[in-house]
Amino acid sequence: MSALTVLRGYAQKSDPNTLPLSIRLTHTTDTLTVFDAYPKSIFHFLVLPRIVPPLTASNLSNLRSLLKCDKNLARKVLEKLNRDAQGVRAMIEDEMVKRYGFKWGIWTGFHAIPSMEHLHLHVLSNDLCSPAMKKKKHYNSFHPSHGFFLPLEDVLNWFDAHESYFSTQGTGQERRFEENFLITLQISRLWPSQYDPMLKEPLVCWRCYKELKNIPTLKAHLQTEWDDEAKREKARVERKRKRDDEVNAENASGDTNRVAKKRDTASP
DNA sequence: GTTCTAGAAC
DNA sequence: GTTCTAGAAC
Repeated sequence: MSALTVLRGYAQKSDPNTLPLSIRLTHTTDTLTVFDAYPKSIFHFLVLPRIVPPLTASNLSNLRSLLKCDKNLARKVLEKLNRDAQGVRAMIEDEMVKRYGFKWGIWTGFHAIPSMEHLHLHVLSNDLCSPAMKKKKHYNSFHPSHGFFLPLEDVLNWFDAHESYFSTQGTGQERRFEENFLITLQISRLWPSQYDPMLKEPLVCWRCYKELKNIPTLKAHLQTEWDDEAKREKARVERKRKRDDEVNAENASGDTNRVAKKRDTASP
């Protein structure tokens, strides 16, 4: 199987349990979550819709092909991906705490122009620190302000028709048109010419907007950004632990004192 | 999607 | 001379 169609092969499996655990994280009746083979962050998974009737491989080829399906069918697929991505994020957060002692951001979204066949939802931690992050287009494809990365939440919002003259006053036909308007608009925009230039943007840190000259300096910068966050967050966790310890100690040993104090203040 | 590598950039 | 990128090939 070619590297470009490997995901479709996974999504076609009638029994995902036959996939090794080096590839598969979890699955449900609707989705299958795999480890990204070339993770661009410390945590990076792909949530795939499984190919089960009435869905076909060509419906699920990419976001464009899915949006061309029946609107409600497409929305259901995205909502199932959303539901199962929540579970994946919870697993990532558990692992963050276990391995690193703190939690940090997780992004959930699609590439506007994917390079592999079969719709895949990226769920990745926002450190962007990984040996597989090697090229400008890798970085820019996840940059939250370039627009190439489409957060799932935004895509789901495309389904909510906006208020307008037509949706409130129009005929039935006009209303149906209006309901599909945003989706149709997005399908028309999901072409490479719209998105390819975003991958060629200069290398700008998504946190502090500093521009970096090349990939090696960007990677070093991202590493210090994440190291700084780790330091801050671990200190925060430690402060909270101390506060909790103090409260616990007070509750365990100081109850009588507090009761006594309370009595003191209550009755003059 | 990655690997390989020529030639640009330093 | 070495580092880095970008395009062809897979």
